[in-house]
Order: sequence, then structure tokens, then C-alpha cells
Amino acid sequence: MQEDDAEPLNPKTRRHLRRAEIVTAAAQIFAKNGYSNVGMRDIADAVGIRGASLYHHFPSKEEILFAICLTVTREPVEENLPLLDAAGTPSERLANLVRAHVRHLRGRRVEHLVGLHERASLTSEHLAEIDEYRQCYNHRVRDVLTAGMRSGEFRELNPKVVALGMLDMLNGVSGWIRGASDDDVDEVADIYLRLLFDGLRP
Amino acid sequence: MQEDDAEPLNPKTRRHLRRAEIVTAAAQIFAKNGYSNVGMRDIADAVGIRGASLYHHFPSKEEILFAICLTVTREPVEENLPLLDAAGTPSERLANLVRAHVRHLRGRRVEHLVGLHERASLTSEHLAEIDEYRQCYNHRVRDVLTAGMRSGEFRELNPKVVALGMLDMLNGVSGWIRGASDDDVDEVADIYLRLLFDGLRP
DNA sequence: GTCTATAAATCGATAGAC
DNA sequence: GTCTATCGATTTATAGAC
Repeated sequence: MQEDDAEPLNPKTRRHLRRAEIVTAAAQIFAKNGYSNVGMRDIADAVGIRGASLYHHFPSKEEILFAICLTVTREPVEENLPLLDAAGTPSERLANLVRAHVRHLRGRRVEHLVGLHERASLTSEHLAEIDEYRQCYNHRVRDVLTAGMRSGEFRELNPKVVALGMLDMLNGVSGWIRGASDDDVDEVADIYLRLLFDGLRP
Repeated sequence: MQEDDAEPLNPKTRRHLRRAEIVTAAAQIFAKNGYSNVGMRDIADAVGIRGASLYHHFPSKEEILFAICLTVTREPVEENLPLLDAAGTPSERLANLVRAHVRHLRGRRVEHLVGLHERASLTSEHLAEIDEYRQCYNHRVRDVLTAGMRSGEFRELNPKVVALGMLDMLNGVSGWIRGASDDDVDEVADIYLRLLFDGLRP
């Protein structure tokens, strides 16, 4: 059970950690100042190295942005979508997804902001890859809505529009949730679920 | 009743029209390529003049961005908020605001996109002015929600969170409504209102 | 009001030493 | 893996003629 904590990490892991450190620092500065207003020197300062040294870890500034965008589109697909395949009614599965989605938004808040605002600075190839994940997520949400409508559990409303509206509402949380606690984000999720399922009218 | 259409416009109006032309062209290019990826030359090309000539109409590139952001925050305050002061129940007044909001989003689609995504490139003074309008709009929406809850017309849910969620859902429409007809946007507003008032459960 | 020409600063990226 | 040094391209903004 016991392991030597002082054992040097293997080079692959060290390299990966350094990349993650750069991505995290860059996301913070991009979110605050805007991607194109941030220089490689600014990112380098934040991690304590020189600008040129960043090119040992990333081939370009845009690749750093791509890495940020990828985490906030791929992670939700891989971590949240399986909740839609689990057992339960459409309501239950959708509720689980909403809660997981808001928690992810909080945990990767600045990355989500960058992913939402800086899409125009991605290469068209990278943008296409990002959009694949985004549309996949979108479609799966639409599908569970459709399933609920088919079973009579949900009201019949254009599922495409409902899915877009719901996801816009959820994603907007990254714009104002700064510094919230676990209880805060769960409360937001509960309010949104109540609104989504039962509406404003008592 | 008859007026001479060939009569030259007064200089004040001509100047104003030229500014509006520049702002509209800039909004289009900013929305597509991102503010910081667009040069003054790109904007100038779109209106058929040279880059330096733009400085006769705007003192800086940021002032063009500010003009764009101002129209999408000030206009809704001045045109939509009065609907909340009109006669009717909170439900009716809120519904009128939602419909007006979505129509404005469609009419100023690219400007809204720029206003949502390029806030980081505004000077802090301009950002503060923009945020005043935005927060004013936010508070008035929250107030009508609170009024509806007090009267028993709306369910008791944290009105701050509901207002933020509702506005995020509405503003997100600018991201995917491209090329919609009048009927399309009214349909979206109706779906959102049904969702907001009655929820998904039949 | 628009032009040409250019100043002045910045930025992404590369070369090569250690 | 990080450094110093620097290239080359681009950008905002200005000066001054027409």
C-alpha cells in the first residue's frame, strides 16, 4: 500500500503536468484579458519561464487555446453524457445531466468562458473538431427531451429549441458563478431544474 | 406633403450615417473574426475607404467596439424596459419583454454577439458604462419576477438566479438564430415563454 | 473627408547556446 | 527544458497633402 512519495515522476508525467500548468494559467489570463490581447510573454510570466520556452511545450499560441477549448467540450461529452444512458426516466436522467453540467462549469469556470468567447481565434480545423463535441452533446440532450415527449412525460415543444435554450441557460452560469461553493452550485441546479420541469406558475 | 428627395442631407445627418455604416460593417467583421483579429484596414475595406480615414469618424478602434456594445445594451433598456411599466399582470408584462427581447436580438444579431464576446477588449471605463445598462436591465427583470412571486402568480424561486438564467437563455439565441424569419423568432419566444411559465411537465 | 506615407510599438515564432 | 537574442510581419495611430 505504501509508496515512495519522493520517487521522481516519470518524464511523460512531468511533461504532462507542465502542459496542464500552462493551460490552466493561460485560461485564467485569456478569460480576463481576451485571447488576442494576451501575449506569449504574459503566459510565460504566469508560469515563471520565458516566452520562448513555451514553444517547447506547445507549437503555437493557438494550440494552447485549442487545448483549453477541448477540455470544456470533450470532458462533458465523456463524463456527463453517460448519465443519459443510465437507468431511469427521461426526467431523472436529464436532472442528473443538469447537475453534472453545472458542477463541471464551476470546476472549469474560466476554461468554459474562454471556450465560449474565443472560438473565432481557433483555426477552422480545430473549430470543426470542437463543434463536433458540442453538437454531439447538443443532440444527446435533444434526444432525451424527445424521448420524454414521446413517453408523455414532457410537454410537446420543439425539442431542438428547448435543448438550445436549456444549454444556453446552463452555460451562461460560467459568466456569474465566480467563487461559488458546492452548495451554491447545487442550489442553482435545483432552481434551474424546478424552472425547467415545473415553470414559474405554481 | 411633398419633399425634395434630392435635397442634400444636412452635414450632421451625413456624418451620423457614415458612423452608423462603419459600426454596422465593423460589427459584422468583429462577430466573424473576433475583435482583436480584425485590423482597421479590414473595417475600412468593408466601407470602401482607407484605414487612416476611419480616424476622421472614430478616435480609436476601441471606440467603434464601444459604439457596438452601447447599442445592444442601451437600446434594450430604452425600448424594452418600458414594457415592464405598462398595465397588466407580471406574467403579461414579462411575456411582452421576452418577445421584444428576442426580436431585438434578431434585428441586432451580430452586434449582440460582439457585445457578449468582446467585453474584455473594452476600456475599464467603457466596460463600467456598459455594465450599468446591463445591470439595470437585469434588476428590472428581477423586480417583475419578485412582483409576480409576491402576488402569488409565480412560484417562489430565488429571483436573482431565475432572472440570470432567463436572460442567459434569451441572449444565447443570438448564437444560433442566424437568418431566421419574423415567424421563426416569434415561435422561439413562444416556446421559451411556455417553458418559462409552465415547464416541461404537462 | 479621404488620401499617402510612416512612425512606434508589439507580437508570434525561430535559432542556437547551455 | 530553459535561456538570450532577434527576425519579420503586423498593428494602431499620426502627419500632412489634396
